Amino acid sequence: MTTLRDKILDTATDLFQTRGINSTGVDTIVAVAGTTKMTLYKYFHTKEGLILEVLNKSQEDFQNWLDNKLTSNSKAPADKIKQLFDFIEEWVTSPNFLGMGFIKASAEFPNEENPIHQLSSKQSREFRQYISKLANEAKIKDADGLALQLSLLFEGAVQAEQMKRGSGAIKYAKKAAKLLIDGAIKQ
Amino acid sequence: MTTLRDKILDTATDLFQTRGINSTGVDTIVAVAGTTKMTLYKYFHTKEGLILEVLNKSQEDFQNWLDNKLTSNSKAPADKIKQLFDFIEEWVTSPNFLGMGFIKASAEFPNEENPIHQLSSKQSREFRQYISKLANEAKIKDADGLALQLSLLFEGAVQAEQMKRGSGAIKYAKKAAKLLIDGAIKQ
DNA sequence: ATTATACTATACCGTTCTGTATAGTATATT
DNA sequence: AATATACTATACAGAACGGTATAGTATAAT
Repeated sequence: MTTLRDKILDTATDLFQTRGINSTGVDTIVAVAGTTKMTLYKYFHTKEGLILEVLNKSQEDFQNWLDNKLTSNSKAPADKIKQLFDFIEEWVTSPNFLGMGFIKASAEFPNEENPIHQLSSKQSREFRQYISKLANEAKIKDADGLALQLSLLFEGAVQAEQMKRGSGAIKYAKKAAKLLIDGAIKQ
Repeated sequence: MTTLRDKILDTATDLFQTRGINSTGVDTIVAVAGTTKMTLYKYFHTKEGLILEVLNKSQEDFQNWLDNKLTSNSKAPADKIKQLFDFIEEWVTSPNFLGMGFIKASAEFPNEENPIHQLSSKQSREFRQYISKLANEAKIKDADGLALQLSLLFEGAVQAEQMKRGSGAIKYAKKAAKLLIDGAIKQ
């Protein structure tokens, strides 16, 4: 059973991704979610609070999905980082893919003082650290350096896919990632 | 002598980058530019028209700057593509850097039917084609493939820098680019 | 002297925005 | 029967939004 709170959260997530955050009013959110503003403001005290929760849940869902994929498919630590972009490709090419929350949010709120921008920045950093952990476990020397490069390829590919669905950019990101990973392992 | 039209264009460019496009009202633009709405609407018939002109001019300026740098510093075609990320680094780390227009615009207008999104997408494609031309002149076999990979690194690095100024991501993008270029030349 | 051009100043229109106030209903618990 | 919980319905406040209408000024060209 999904609570009304979850329904609002899911609706907002979808509308923010498809129409933009600033372009989506709370009136639209409650209309699509089939509830009223009173209920929305009971659970989320401000629109900013709702945005922050949407971002947190989206990132949590993505990270959990990816981590489950990696831990259930790979045995050796070195395999995990090699398979990383296979699952990223699966995610990006899925029909459900609507983009990466923190990438869009940081563009809509460019001021570094803004709480939404700060959360986006933090999520980007945490994802990079997650890749770094994978690289470390695979005994790669410059794990942080490789993780940064892979995250650039990742964010670039997501950006490309947000601009034009079915761009095929992820295929080339994968190739580049393989080259970078192989290069880092040999060192 | 700068006309009032240019003043409005420059002001809008700056405000869009620092505060976001949807978050910047026309009242703010004219107040900062030191003029009135009547004048703004004389030159730009709608806010959307102004946004499109801002994007076009920003991209033109960037492309011209980069092309001048490349043609005045490099003799051989193969040197051009190798120096590409040196100048991108110079651009990204400059104190004037406020981000890439089309990256932010595509995030604020995620709908692919939207004229602003379409222009952003076109500019991204044209920049990739520019890199592809450089790769072709350098006699690289899979010029399009390399260009796509380099553009992913570029957009990823710009994204990283937009999220956190002074991230240093461009240094690692440069290293990765070098590896990809060397790999593509050997083939 | 007249006319065109460029611009200012200000008030306004209709809409949409976030957020709240007020009143009422339906359901389950005690 | 009384009470708490969850929710709906609607109306509104106050500000900001994009865009326009009206009236007036300053300058230069004819």
